[in-house]
Amino acid sequence: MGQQKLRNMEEFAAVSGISRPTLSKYFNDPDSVRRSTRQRIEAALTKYDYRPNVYAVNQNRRRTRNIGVVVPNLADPFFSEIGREVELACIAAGYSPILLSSHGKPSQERANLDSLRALKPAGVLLAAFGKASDRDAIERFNEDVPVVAFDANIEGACEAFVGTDNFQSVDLIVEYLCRSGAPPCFFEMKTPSNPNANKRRQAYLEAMERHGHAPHIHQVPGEGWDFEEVGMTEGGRLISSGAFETNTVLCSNDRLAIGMLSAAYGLGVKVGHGADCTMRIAGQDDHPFSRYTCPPLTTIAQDYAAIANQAASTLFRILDTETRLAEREETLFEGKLVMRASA
Amino acid sequence: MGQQKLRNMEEFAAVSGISRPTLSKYFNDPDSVRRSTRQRIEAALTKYDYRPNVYAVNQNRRRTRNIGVVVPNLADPFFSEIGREVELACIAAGYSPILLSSHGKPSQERANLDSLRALKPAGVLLAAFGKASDRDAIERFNEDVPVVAFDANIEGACEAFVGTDNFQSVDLIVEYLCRSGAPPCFFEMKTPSNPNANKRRQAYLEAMERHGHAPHIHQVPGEGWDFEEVGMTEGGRLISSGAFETNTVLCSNDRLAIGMLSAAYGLGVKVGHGADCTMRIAGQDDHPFSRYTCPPLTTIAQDYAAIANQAASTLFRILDTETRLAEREETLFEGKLVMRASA
DNA sequence: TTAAATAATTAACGCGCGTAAATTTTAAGT
DNA sequence: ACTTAAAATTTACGCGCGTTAATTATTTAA
Repeated sequence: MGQQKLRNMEEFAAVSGISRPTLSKYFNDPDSVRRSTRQRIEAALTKYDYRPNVYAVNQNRRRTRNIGVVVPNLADPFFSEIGREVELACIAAGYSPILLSSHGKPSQERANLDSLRALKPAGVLLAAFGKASDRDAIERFNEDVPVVAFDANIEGACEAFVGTDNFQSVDLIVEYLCRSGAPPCFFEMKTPSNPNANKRRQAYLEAMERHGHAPHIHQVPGEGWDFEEVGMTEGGRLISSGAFETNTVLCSNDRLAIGMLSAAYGLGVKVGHGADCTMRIAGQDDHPFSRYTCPPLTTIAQDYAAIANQAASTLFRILDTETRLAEREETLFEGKLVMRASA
Repeated sequence: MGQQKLRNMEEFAAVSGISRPTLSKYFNDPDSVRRSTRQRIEAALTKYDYRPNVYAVNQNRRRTRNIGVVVPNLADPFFSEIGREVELACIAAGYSPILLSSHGKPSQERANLDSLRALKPAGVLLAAFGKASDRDAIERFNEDVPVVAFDANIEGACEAFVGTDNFQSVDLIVEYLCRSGAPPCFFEMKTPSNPNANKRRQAYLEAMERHGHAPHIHQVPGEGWDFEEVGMTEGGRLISSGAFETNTVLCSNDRLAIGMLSAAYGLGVKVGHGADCTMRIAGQDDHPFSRYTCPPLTTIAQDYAAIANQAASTLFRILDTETRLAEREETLFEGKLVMRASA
């Protein structure tokens, strides 16, 4: 058993009988030393419990092994899940993820990039706000530290983007809704900052045209991040005023749908595809709570894990080669239809 | 405008005309230098945009100004909200919070404390698992770094605990339920790792006795963190089998209640206090999603902000005085009844 | 104005580790 | 056994900043 705490690598070198430069090599990359030495070091490690000083290490390395992960709002389970997936991918690759939430405020997104700059991360995985983001700040940041965007595309900015194919997934659910009942109206917030929202509206228009139906888009006021609240109040208003042209509503995202379902319930409107139901509501994202709504929400599932892993591995590729991508890459994953009771 | 990037404090000293030790003092505590020098420094700062190297700073300081914040699961909006409050309190006090989630796994809690050790934080704010936590590890950690527990009490461990008064809040909702209808049955998981769950059960028993009713506790199997799932499957089973002795159920927490509400809906059981309702369901915590359930969930709200601020300020007090508390402190905040439609 | 108190400067060391160059040891191949 | 390539060791410097002691400058009080 190792006793007194070892204060530095020097002392660990003394007790382990291995020179400090060799130890330094080992901690930077265990495979860079001969197997026999590696074993001796690891044996000593179990015996003496020494760990290099993080701050001293990072001061001297040209690049740290930190990776910044920035998401718009950790209070949204969608982002906490995808953030988690990204974290896991970083850890698996031997990096230390630093997860930062922008708490729904674009100004915080800038602040987060600023904080990250001080931490000299090797790279950054960024789920940005979109229009509300400070595009210049992101581009400037990307000049110093490679940034891979995920979930929200910042056209042209960042080294790469990984997200969901909104056109494919909207088409998928529109087709399902048309086939199984009335063609859907589209429900969204008037000024969506998220770029996916705009893609989805566009995709809805195209899909409806393709299927030969007239599109009906309902945009409601509402700022900020309280989607459920907007879905409930504004969605409820639309329902009770009979504003929807058909009995089917496709919401721009699940959180709006969750609020709208709550409103429908309060209004005594039965939602679902059963004979006794008067309207259908569908969402997009497969939010973690969507399976527990009343009724459970039919939606399009994004492939969280695939997006997270692809974004991470793209960044690792940049870091490993130490060269920026020859050209910007975009990877889109397909959404999957999740049929539940609401539509 | 300052041009070429300043590489270190030396260079900033040169261009700003202020000696490096004075700059060092300033960055450690702006108030430690004369007002006139402070103004000169700040003028130079706006001009030259220099920031001390985080790693070099932290290597040399005996204590960093980092504060570790550990919560059991960021995917749970309850913890992401209270974690956010704690973060804000740290920032306001000039510390840098480092938020870590244990992702529902007690082993990760240990791992998080381990990671934190490497970051040499000034203090730690810990929302632990409870029984599943590694009590020894926490106590050992607390020897090196002051830890203040919040949300979940680890009896005797840590410098202080800040949480909700479960006895007061359970009594409050039990009284409300009894007064407004049938006395409640109690619904929980069989092996709750969270210490609040045990307190709540105990509080339920006492409250029922105080109000002269026979208690009915229903414990269901289920592991892990998927409370909604357990609430839905097991809660649904109990409802459909008519296992509840009264028409009113008090759930150990909101997430169980959310699942149970979903199950009730699926079973066609109308929940609420209306004339056409057959059962009432209540929860505890005022989960962010509870206002959007069908029907909206009657529950007990914890005072997130008060708990977070009290926990943080207790820690700051320890850090400022550089002395551990003479004796362990416990602060409990009262819960508030949130009456919605479900009970 | 002067003495005393306060603040800033200069000079220098140390923190723990990365890293490079020169040297010695070890392992592999003949 | 001997040659060679590979790996480890020794020695030494530098990173950017905290910090201290001795000195000088500035402010405040008298």
